[in-house]
Amino acid sequence: MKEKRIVFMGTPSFAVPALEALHSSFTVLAVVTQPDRPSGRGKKMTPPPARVAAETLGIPVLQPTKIKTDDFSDQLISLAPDFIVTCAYGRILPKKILEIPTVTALNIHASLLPRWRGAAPIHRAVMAGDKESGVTIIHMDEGMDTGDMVLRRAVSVRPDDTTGDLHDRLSLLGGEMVVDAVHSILNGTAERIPQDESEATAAPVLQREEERIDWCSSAQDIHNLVRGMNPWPGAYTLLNGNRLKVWRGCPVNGKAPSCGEVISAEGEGILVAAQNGAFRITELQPPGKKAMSAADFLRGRPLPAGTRLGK
RNA sequence: CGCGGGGUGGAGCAGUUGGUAGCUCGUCGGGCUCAUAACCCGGAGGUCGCAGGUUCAAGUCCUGCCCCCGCAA
Repeated sequence: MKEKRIVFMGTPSFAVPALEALHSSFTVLAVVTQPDRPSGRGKKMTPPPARVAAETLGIPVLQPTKIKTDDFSDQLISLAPDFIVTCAYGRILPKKILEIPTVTALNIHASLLPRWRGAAPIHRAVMAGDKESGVTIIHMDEGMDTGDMVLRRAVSVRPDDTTGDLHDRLSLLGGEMVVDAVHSILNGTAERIPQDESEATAAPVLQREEERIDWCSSAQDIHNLVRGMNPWPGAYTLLNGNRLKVWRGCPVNGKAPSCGEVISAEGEGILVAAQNGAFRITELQPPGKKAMSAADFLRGRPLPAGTRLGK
């Protein structure tokens, strides 16, 4: 099996376990990843995690700016791969590239397809309060996460799981699954199940506006948003016009005077009225400061009951 | 050189127009109480990020450096 030739295409940290797993079982000819981009404070050029991992493993790296070029196709063709495996690469591959591998082109997707097709499946699952998530390995076609399914495994999402928690679990799961998927295809035991289009939902990239907490939504929805935005990009509300990130909390039953109003602010957290019940903020972060517990925050900045959050 | 906030006793914050530091919590000791995360009394604990400079005197002004963080990407 070690002689099977694979071209891996992926970009963020989510793709790294899959790359490592494939590398240990097969021959990864090259890793294709997005170009280094200016990012972070100071706009420093930063290499994507997949590139860093590839270099550590001693695998050649390709970072094409544009994928639909003869130049890039020719490079792939000359590598003569049996498989192309993508995992959060960041681009839809054209048919011309999908036809290059002698066996097939697979994609590792962090959801139970056909639910949550698209760029932000994990965020969307947590934000929607899904009780179950998972990873699906599909044969790629020209659509966005629409190909036939080879392997699909579910994991349960715990009530307090954050996007980060789920991300880490699914990332590892994807690594295990992709190796199994390749093996099953090679030995002819693989299934090939079309997706049920009627069940499909989209997981579009997050919009800035979605990060803001709407205190007039339900306490559970607020909780889902806070979990879903943790650890990135972070849900926030406003306190006297200042942005306040809300990292953690929990929904609480009870009556809601006026949504967005601070009911109480004591040691255990900041209780804020929601549409039904309330949400207790337990971990937050003022701009320019590190994340801290609600107790620490209150020690330096008392918050009188009746204060309105969100403006 | 993308914009901006900040580094003060263990934690979170204050600190006026420069004159050797204060609050809340925690901590230690004692007391009250059936009891307590409650209350009372008392104590310990700070090179005010680092290095220079101005000054009679700097946390508080100037310069350089290090570190942390928010926005934006």
